[in-house]
This record gives sequence, structure tokens and C-alpha cells, in this order.
Amino acid sequence: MSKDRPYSALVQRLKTAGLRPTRQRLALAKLLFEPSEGCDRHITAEQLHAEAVADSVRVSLATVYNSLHQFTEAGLLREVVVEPGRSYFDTNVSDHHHFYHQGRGQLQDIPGEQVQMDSLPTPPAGTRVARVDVIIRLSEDEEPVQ
Amino acid sequence: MSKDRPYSALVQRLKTAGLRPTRQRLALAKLLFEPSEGCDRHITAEQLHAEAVADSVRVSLATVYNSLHQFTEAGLLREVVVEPGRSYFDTNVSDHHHFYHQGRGQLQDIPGEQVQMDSLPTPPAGTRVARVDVIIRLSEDEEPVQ
DNA sequence: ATACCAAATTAGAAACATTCCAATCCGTTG
DNA sequence: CAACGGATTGGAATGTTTCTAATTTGGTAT
Repeated sequence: MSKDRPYSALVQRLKTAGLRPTRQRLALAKLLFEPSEGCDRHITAEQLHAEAVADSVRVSLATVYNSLHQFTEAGLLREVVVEPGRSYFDTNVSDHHHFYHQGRGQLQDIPGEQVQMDSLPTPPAGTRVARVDVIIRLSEDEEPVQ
Repeated sequence: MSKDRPYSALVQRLKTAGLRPTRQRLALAKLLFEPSEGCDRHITAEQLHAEAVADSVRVSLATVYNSLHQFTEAGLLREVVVEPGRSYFDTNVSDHHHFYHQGRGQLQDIPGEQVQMDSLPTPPAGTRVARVDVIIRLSEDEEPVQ
């Protein structure tokens, strides 16, 4: 009777998104969203696959890719593109932006309200704004505080 | 005596950047910067290579990649990453941002002054801002003007 | 329960952009 | 014009992502 209790929230989340709560999707969702619900992760497909394998979850890389894209389409994840040849998936889907630490290859969230734009251009005719991405690219500071 | 006249500006541009004005680099620079000096191009390595080949320039894809990166390091180009797995190179190196037409896979410049930010977060300790990229992602407007 | 169907998963191949490599070529300098 | 170092080259290698066709699975109707 308590069989699916610990997963019920995740199961519901998947069902609501129109995704069958399969063993693999559930395990991936657990890894993505549970470490602590407020904690925002920026993870690649390969990394998530490695985590799953390390956690003894039997899941193929293809399924990880499929799931990440399905989660993204469902609004459970957000895809972040900051470097060529690799996609990051962000568990934070609220309105926010990113620091990108070139060199470390590391992403960090910036709460939406910390970036205020007081003017945006109007989109070209026949189009509408789907999203605004602000990426603040960081370098190592070569003159540390003395 | 007028042997290198038509190229002198480009030759100078390469030399100033510390790049030997080889046949290949000159031809690529011509394709990139000459179509009309004010016109801003967003081009991939493959596209530039195709243009070169179409223009009977004998140059390998490896050299196109090398040159694009060297031009970028020299500040003659700017690399723009908007979709995973492909890099665009922008001939406009002034302060500006981009519309990205998802679907068409097409970039369009936004003059710097059309995006005004009245607050930016301070970068984490030990880092400094290398660049701020604003990408306005556009979708097809599903309800056109009637 | 059981059978069924559609959806999901899988391993491996394929695709794709990009980088690497070692051999050759070419610009520049003396 | 010789020689040196940088540039170019084709092809192989890399890394990520997508595709494919076969198999497995979850949900539903029986």
C-alpha cells in the first residue's frame, strides 16, 4: 500500500507532463530533481548517464538523451547552450540567467531579478520572443585583491 | 608596383593581427570582410569553406577552422554559440547582441544600444566579466497580423 | 490474470562538427 | 636563393548527438 509512496511526487510530475513514469525516467528524474529540491543543477547527458550508472541504474545513453529532451519539452528542464559541441540541462526553469565560467566550463545561475533590462528591441514582424538568454562570460581575474 | 594594391587593406589587417597574409587567409578574409564592409555576416566553418570552394579558392576545411579561430583570437571575428553542435562566426565585432530565429536557424544583429541593462550582478570573487551575450530567441508568430 | 498494443528502451551504427596529426608547402628573412 | 619556422593539408581521430531496427515494457481491455 506504500509501494509507490516515495516516488509519488515524481510519478505525478511525469504523468502531468504526459510522460509514462517508466523505471528509467523515474530514476533520471530522481537524480535530476531530488538531490534537494531547491538545488539547481547544470548537467550534460553524459554526466547524468554516468551518475545513473554509478547509482546502479540500468539505462542507456540514448534513453538519457531522449528523456532530457522530453523533460525539456515538458518544461521540467531548460537547455542551456554556452559552448559549441555540448548542451547543458538546467533544473531551474524559472526566469533567470547565467554566469558561464569559461576555462572551468562551469555554469552558475543568476536570479532573474538581478538582471534588469529597461529596453528590448521589438521582434521582427511575424515573430515573437520565445525567450531571452543572458550569458555573462567570466574569466579568471588576473589581478586578485591585494 | 600595384601588385598588392587591391589587397593592401586586408594584408595590413592580417599583419597587424600578427598573422602572415597567406593565400588562404587572404582569400578567407576577402570572403568574410569584403562583400561590403558594413554588412555583417554570421557564418559557419562549413559555409565559409563552401563559399571558398565555389569561388575556386583551394583551401582545406582544417585551414578554414584554423583561420576562423585565429581571426577570432585577433578580434577580427566574434564566435556566437546559439545551438548545440555548431558555431557561428560574426563579422561584427562591435558591442551588440542577437536575435536567433529558432526554426530558421538564423542570426540577426541587434545594435548594442537597443539593449539597455540597468542592473547587472557583480561577478563572483576572483573573476571578471569577459563579455555579456544577450540572445533573444524568436519563434514564428502563430497569429499573424490580420 | 492474460493478451494485446502502443510506447519506451536498447545497443550499436551513423551522422555531424570539430580537432589532431604528421607530412608537405610556402613566406619571410638573412 | 637557402633555410627556417610557420602554415596548410588530407585523412584519421574525437566527442557529442541522433538514428535505426529489434526488443522490452507499461497500461488497458478482456
